[in-house]
Amino acid sequence: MTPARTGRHDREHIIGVALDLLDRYGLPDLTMRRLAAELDVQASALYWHFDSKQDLIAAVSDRIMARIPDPVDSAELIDAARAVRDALLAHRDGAEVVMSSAALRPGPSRALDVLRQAMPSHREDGELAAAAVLQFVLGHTTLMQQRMHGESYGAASTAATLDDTARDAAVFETGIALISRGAARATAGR
Amino acid sequence: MTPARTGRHDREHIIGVALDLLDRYGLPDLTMRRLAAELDVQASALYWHFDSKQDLIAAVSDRIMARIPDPVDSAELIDAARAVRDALLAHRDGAEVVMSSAALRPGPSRALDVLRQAMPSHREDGELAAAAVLQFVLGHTTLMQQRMHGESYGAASTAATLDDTARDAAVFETGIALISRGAARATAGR
DNA sequence: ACCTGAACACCGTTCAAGT
DNA sequence: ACCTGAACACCGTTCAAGT
Repeated sequence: MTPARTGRHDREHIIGVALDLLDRYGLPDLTMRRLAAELDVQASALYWHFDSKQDLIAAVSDRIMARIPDPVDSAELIDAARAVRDALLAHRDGAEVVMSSAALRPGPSRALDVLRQAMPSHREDGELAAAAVLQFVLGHTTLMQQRMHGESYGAASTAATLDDTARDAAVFETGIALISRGAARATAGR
Repeated sequence: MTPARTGRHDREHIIGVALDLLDRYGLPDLTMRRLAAELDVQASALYWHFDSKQDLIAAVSDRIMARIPDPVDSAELIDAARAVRDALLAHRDGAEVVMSSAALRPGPSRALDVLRQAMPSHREDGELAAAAVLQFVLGHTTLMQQRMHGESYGAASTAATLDDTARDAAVFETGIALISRGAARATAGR
């Protein structure tokens, strides 16, 4: 709103424009040169704000994850898992962005926090189980979004696309249901 | 062994060299130009054998998955999951290769077959559960290999690396254990 | 059938220099 | 403090032409 007095762009603004470009053109077309052009700036200018493209993508990843809503107290594991998935689905190629910078991050801690809080009452391996759920959600969503991207120039019919979407949802529910049952059983004892 | 009489290279041979390059330099450095140089050929020559780089990577992906051993009859779900993971870990960036071409494949059917066979006696949603397990394994392994790659130029100590490896194994076991328990419970009836 | 050579339209990144 | 301009060392892909 209030234009910055010093310089034309700051990190936060650039991240927002990058996210917009991501949604419009996808990760393969989110290049430093295109982003610079969108900002009416030379590509080299971006390197004053970010160390590298990896650094920029990691910042975009953090922004995507930051949007995960705080869980309500009574939240089940499946609610938390859906919240993470929805944050990834909110942006084109969101899962791939998060995955590609997960190496630099100590683990996308926002997502892990939310999942941990939803684990059945403090089972001792909640940390490990939360990481496993996150890995499932990331794998699931990456595959989904990869297919969405591929469909653009495929021969897939609209009917097939609808089937795929329904199947994706079923696979997600099945996966989380299995994990939840396993977790409940382990907690209930025996 | 017997050198081909016609032409210098065929698809199968090129895929092998690509896999070798993958192991030595990683996916980001597996370029058409480097692969061509390794084959003592111009980059454009590769386009007689493959439609595109995507096509080549998909073929490499198939080769990686083909190495999953046939499951023994008494195989548990965790055995099948380990077999898939090990096939991915057998090559640098293996999981990312498989993920990136999963959109073009009808689903990496070799991995799905093996997982399906290991599902508890024909539960009706075995198909969905197998897909869920595959997505977990892919997410897990991609994250692992991403971190391995990042460590090359990180400040991570060897001790930290050992800890990470142990933690990765624990997360994998926890994830599969949860899913197995959930599947067993659902099958046993309640 | 299989490959070369040259070109096209791009990349990420660095760095001196400007304001 | 923030950005330009030019350069470096690359990419994937196409296509006429060679053998």
